[in-house]
Amino acid sequence: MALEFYNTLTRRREPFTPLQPDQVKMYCCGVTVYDYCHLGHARSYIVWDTVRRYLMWRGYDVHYVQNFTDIDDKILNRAKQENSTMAEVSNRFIDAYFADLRRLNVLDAVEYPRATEHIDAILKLINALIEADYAYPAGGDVYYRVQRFPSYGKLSGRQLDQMQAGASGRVDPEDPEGNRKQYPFDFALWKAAKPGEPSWDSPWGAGRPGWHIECSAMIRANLGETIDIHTGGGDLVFPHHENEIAQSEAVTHKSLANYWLHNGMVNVGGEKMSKSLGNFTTIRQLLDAPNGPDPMALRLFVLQAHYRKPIDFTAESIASAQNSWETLKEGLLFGYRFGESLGWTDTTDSAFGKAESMRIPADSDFSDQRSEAVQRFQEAMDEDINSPGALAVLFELAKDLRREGNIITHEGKTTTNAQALRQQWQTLVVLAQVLGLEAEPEAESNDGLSDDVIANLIAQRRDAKKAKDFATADRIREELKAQGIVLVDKPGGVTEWHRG
RNA sequence: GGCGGCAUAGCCAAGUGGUAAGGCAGAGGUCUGCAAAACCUCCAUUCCCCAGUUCGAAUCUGGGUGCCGCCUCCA
Repeated sequence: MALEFYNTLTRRREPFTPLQPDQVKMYCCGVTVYDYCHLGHARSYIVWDTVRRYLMWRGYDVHYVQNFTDIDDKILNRAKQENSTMAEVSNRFIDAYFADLRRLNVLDAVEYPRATEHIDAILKLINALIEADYAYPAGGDVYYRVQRFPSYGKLSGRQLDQMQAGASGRVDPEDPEGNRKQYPFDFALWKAAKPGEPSWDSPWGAGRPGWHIECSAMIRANLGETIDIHTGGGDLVFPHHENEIAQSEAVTHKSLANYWLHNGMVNVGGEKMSKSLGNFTTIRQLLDAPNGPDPMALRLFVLQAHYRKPIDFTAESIASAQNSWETLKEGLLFGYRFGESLGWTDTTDSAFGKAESMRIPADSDFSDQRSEAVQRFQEAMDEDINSPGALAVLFELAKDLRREGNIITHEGKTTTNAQALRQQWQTLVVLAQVLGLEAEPEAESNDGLSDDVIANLIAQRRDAKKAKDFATADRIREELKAQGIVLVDKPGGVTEWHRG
């Protein structure tokens, strides 16, 4: 079986072959840190984290790099508004980025290069572009000459003569930048500093880098001239990634990235969630709202759609994802709740339930029954990360385990083989972790009602039932339920209970 | 005007030639004082429309319709 990715560059699905057999160089375009991350960002980073995790499970050593854009007009504006500094604003939102994305179980990148820390590399690259005549200084700025780069437009599939300058409606005709450009689609590599703005010295005067150049410079510095996978939101294809290619390849004469992967947008009411439309919900707003979803439910919401398709964010879809997560979680917690009663001997080991301790290698021989699920999972993920298909496998495992757990809860035992259940549970835990879905076993809470109190209340309820005082009986059930105690009436007037 | 994408049940969503995965929601049954929980069962003759290719099409071709993204803020 071969892993395939849909490559924006070729507009085809292609088998994945890294530059070096066991290693993957992966770069993900990160955020401009002037505000909290919204659900669009969440989707993007969850998706690329999942690709990374899958590659790791497939046996690759993944060198995953993601940048922070910490120089930008928006950061400057925010700093001005708050009477603060650019560095203070960007550091604050970088901290927020980590806080939010770690909640979603997004793994930390190997490196997080920042534009402000790579000014030398940026200046060097701009110099090389000027020397090769791909760029020209103009009034303190430096612009890239797009017409000089023959394959400009190859990623986004457009041709310069067919593009409509200003079609996005965002270009300010009064902006003097337009007059300094030799051609409307030339873009800034270096911007002259306005008075009072943070700036760096350069051969063209004090200024700061343009948006696109940092990625070219930092990829080269951190990963080399050619990388395996470059990812980002679909809205970055043009101009950002197109410009990265133009900047890098003009100098290196080598392909910047072999595989370009782009994720679909998060929509609200059919429209893209974005800062400019003001229709965004931040990650923390959603998760911290009263009755907000579990972070894992948000992750599930994202992974239940294929990464390239748009997804609509609605209260209903989040609620549905939350319920789905409850189902999956019950399967994931099966071993913690029932392992002991099934006679598993290692439930108190520190490694118990940790996916690392029960690795199932990809490309197993798929001979035993457990491997059928692994195989289907891998087949789905191999096809351009078909996470919805992979989740179907997890749900089948989880629902099965949930049923077994309920049988144990209600009957006290199950007829299913304990080792078979063990394998099924392991499979679920391991595969779920490949998708970044993990459930923490609840800590034994001592602050609830004691067993004695519960037994006493159950006895009271039994007496009330005998006296046909059902109002009292139901009130006791409700009170216990409010404490997280669920009562199960058995034939013969026996009442059992369990937490949760 | 250009480039690209999408359209599958009440909702979400897989499925690129062989007879519709999965999730959410829902229905019936068993059980029950009623309920809850649990367990069992059911839930698209059909994939936006029309025409064509084929033994066979949700999947391929042509033509429509609708929606979305990008065309120098953007994940």
